[in-house]
Amino acid sequence: MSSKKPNSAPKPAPKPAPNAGQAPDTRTRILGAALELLSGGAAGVRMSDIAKAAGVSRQAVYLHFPARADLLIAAVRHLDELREVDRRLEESRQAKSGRARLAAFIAAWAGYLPEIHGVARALVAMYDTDEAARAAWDDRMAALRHGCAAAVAALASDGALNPALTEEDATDLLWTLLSHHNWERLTGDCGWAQERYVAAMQDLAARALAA
Amino acid sequence: MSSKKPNSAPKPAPKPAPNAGQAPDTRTRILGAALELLSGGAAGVRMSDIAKAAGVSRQAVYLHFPARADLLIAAVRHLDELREVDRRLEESRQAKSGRARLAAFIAAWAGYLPEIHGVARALVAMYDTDEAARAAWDDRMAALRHGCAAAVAALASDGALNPALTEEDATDLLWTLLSHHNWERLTGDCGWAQERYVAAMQDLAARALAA
DNA sequence: CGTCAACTTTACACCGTGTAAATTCCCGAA
DNA sequence: TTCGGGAATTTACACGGTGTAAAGTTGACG
Repeated sequence: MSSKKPNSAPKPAPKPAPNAGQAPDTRTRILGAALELLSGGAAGVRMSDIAKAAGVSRQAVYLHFPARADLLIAAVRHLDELREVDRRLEESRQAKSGRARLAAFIAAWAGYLPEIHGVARALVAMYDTDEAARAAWDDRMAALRHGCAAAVAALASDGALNPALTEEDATDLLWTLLSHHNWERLTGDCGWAQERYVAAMQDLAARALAA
Repeated sequence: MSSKKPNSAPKPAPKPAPNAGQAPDTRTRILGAALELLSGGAAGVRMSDIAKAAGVSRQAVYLHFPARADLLIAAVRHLDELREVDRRLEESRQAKSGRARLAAFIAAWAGYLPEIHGVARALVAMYDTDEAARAAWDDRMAALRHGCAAAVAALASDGALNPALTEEDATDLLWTLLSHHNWERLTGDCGWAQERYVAAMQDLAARALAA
């Protein structure tokens, strides 16, 4: 489900898009405003802030999203579409060797990280108070893990996997290395440039996982 | 500083310990109750829960700690004393070679992680809403970083540091690897046993940092 | 002209934190 | 023995943010 109260009616679906092709509809403006405010990882963004930024009343926001968590989740999805995340991750699968594929996957994911950083932070902050947020985040993490597993499998089928590791262990490690937290610490707290982060992670993953 | 409002009076200090040597005083009982409730990483622990667990009224808690953040911070310090964290970390400095020292430091820190896990989570959850919590956590992280830097320096003075890394870079990496988040993901989400976590981190750090 | 949907305004309930004050209880010193 | 005074207790309330509820406004389209 989605928000707090046991919402009997499951909501009649987003919208049949009665909007021709120009000015973004209210829902989209709200999502845009939320992304705008959260970009950069600002904390303490309230529903009223988002409403104001979208040029709409606070109540109007609740007309489109039953709860804050739902808005954040929709914002993540919205951003994914805008940035064609799936396509970019998919492309990383084209690499020929297992090692190249690992590097490409890391690069693709790393490119994604700074973009969702803001919303991700907000979503994670609700992780243990909101069931919907938890589920959405877990889902996302599961997707990342899938990518990791695929990269590890490619490595293994090349015979290039560190023999001390099972595929599962290697996946766990890679999945852990690529977490938002690690990205945030290195690029944020340590002040690393994005390229340095990418290079370091590629190197680290290769050292840890490759034979 | 401590809590929310600009507390004019800076608090007259904990207490001159009028208690001889038997039943723990209320303050200690509150800290104990908080640690108990938070151990295991439970979320959503309220002041009233802690008060109840300590067998005291909610208001009594505020008699001892001006705000939730201060209670959590005191709880962390209390736990540190109980568990002799400083001593354990200090011992890891005794190792002769740089590599041994790195391994010992990782083991010592790893032993600490599961113990403060619960309070740490609660404290981190307030990180961006409470200034005192932020400062306390940053402080803690700075201490960890110091340990990392020392281990890296030991490695370097053995000439065993990966030549592709400056000491600073190596410290950043080690600091990142040893984060609570990574521990939580591996032992929690991935279900790794503590020993496996320690071994994997020692191995990973050696691969990443050693020549 | 009517009506339907989107949006606004106003108001309120709920929760958890933190403040405030009056009251009880007990212990130790004059 | 009485008189503090400290430590709790109880009760009450302010605040901020989320979410609900309902009545009123506006504009497009039949």
